[in-house]
Amino acid sequence: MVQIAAVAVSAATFSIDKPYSYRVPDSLSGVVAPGARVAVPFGRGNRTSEGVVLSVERGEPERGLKAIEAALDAGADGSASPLLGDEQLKLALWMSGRFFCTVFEALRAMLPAGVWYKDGKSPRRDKTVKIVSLAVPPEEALALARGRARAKVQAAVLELLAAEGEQTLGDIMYRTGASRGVFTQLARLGAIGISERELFRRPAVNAVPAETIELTREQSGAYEKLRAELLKPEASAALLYGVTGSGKTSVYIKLIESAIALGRTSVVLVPEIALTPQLMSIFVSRFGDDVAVLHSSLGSGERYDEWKRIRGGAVKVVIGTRSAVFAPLENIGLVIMDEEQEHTYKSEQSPRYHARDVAKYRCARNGALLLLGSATPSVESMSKARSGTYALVRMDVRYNTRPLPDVLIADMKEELKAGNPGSVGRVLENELRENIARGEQSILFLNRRGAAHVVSCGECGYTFSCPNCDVSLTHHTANGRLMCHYCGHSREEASECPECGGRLKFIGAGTQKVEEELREKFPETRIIRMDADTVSASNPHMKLLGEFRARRGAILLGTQMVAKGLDFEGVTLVGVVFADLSLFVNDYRAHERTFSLITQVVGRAGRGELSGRAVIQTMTPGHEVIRLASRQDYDGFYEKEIVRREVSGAPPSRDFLVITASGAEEAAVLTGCVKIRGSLRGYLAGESGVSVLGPAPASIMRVNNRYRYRITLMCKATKRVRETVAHTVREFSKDGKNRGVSVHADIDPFE
DNA sequence: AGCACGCCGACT
DNA sequence: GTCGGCGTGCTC
Repeated sequence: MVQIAAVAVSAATFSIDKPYSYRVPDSLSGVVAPGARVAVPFGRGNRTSEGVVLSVERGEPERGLKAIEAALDAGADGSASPLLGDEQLKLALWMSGRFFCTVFEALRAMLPAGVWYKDGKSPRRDKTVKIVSLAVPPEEALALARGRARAKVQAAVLELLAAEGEQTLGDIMYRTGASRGVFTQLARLGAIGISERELFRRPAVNAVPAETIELTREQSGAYEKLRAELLKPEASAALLYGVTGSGKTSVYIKLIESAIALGRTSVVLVPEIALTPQLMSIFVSRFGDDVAVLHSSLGSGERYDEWKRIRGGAVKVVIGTRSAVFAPLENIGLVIMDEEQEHTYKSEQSPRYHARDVAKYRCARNGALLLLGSATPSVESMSKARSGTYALVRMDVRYNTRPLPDVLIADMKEELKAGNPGSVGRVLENELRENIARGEQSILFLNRRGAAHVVSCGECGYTFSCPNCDVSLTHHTANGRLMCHYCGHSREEASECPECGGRLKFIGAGTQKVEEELREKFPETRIIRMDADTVSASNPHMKLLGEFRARRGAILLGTQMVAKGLDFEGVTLVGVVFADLSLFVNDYRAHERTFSLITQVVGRAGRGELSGRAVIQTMTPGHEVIRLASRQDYDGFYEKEIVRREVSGAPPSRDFLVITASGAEEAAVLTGCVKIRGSLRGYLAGESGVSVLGPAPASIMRVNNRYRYRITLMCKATKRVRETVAHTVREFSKDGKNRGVSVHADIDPFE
């Protein structure tokens, strides 16, 4: 008799994923247990692959059974408790059936990034950054650069280093367009040195004094209803629909305290840590060491320590982003998802899970309450709340009953007619001028980054596009290069059209472009731009916000990250620069997203003593979504939108199961799609309410020289339908004729 | 996906 | 004669 372990193997792809049996060598019999990470040989070449033990049984030794090579988490004494628990193993099995992923992919999502081995090396427990510096005096470097006129990129790197001193590798690559090989070459020449520096530790969360929370009458009504749900022994779900400023956070805190009093743990999910600094401070100061924070800018060592602290049972509350839904807490009583409509809760890489679904699973197993909170709930959740599947709890009163801002809808078509092609119209300009004169602050919101969407020739219409992807290159002022946001390709800025020599012009406007326009209009005013390009580890958003807070009359211009969670007493004007940008994209959630964004931005104005104004710039001033959002009329929006969804067959009335095929040969990808469509239609023939659409090109058809097409299956995602889709994908990938075309499936993806 | 095995053409 | 091209099948 020997021990035989069933292992989920990393190297197994979706089409061949199943538990693989391995013999447990005697030397490892003490440490190989369910949940343990192991190294196993896999495939003809017996390449070492990672795996997680799912179960261990005693049995007769079969011939040809390979043996586990090593246990990966054994401590110095040779013993180790498995990294993953029983609940997590079961969850991974469930996820593989639900999200078309392998069991191993699901398990990987549950562990902090730091524990994963790369190329057999031990995990890196510290976040580091590569620093490049000159190994020779600057003059010598410059001489070397001149001497190597043919190696233009190398020369550019040397000149940059000579002029500005040491830089991070990432920054140099961004500014010069150099690739890894350039640095290897320069290091070999002895011109530069590359060292690693530890990156900034977790920025201390601002502790705010923990005040006693006095709930308003409406808040305590909501709290009592939700507490009743929490006390139920069986699992339940509730939607807390509270308008901006109604004080959902206070209700969350009271509920968590109730859960703690019951001896149970809580998880609080937020869309993005950077967007919710205030919420974070409140939780950290209130729950102290009982709270663990999981977020992406933690060094991997810190993240691992935090994770171990949770698993060790020392933590009562976990707060974090999407993956915190996997926190290894015991006895969960409450899971809160703040801003539950946010798309960041849906993973767009395998495992393609939605945190809401995982939260539901965990709540069901623990008899816990799932609380979804939002000022603009997703149509899916509101529909469940109205039908009684979720308890619906409303909070309609803005805290301190501050009035809604006056909303001005600015017609940008009129601006164009009047000969103003810019992105700041006259209405917004006048309001800004007034605010500056009064020393009051303004926030402008723009949902796009980069300097200009497209650089094109004013004479022949030529546009610069990426050679590998079907997208235009975007001009970045910061490094003076044209860049592809999909594959990272970049090229130098051109001074004239490469086709006809004509003059180039910038079309569209990102934050950088709007910033320039504002500087021209208001040269004396401090303008603070906050987007993915200006916010970095060395320049955290808190620093920019602090600067904004301190400056009278300043303008804060930013993307998504200025839209939510920031309370500024002095802000009396908010502007949405291009309200239509997210409205006319090809996604069934476009209206919902636009409504939510505008509503949030409008809710930013007039949070202090002063009353506020909001300016919404739009090409379609009559559009229903714009009108409803300007009035913050969520109920009106929901009534319209749910009908639209039903008519078009979009969720929640049906689900979209999207199968994406990609490959280097477009024709092969297309034939592949047709085959998949044929199989699905065959399997689901006779089912009512099922339609199979496509092949349709993905929104960006070619990325990194791979063509992408998709088949969309519209129907209720029942177990049978999911199994059919999984079967179809597996059969397709197994068929040798389809080599070169890879496929994956996803439910209700965000595009 | 990644790797070995096998069956064919070009070259020492 | 053999080195290496890539089509084919399998992964405990």
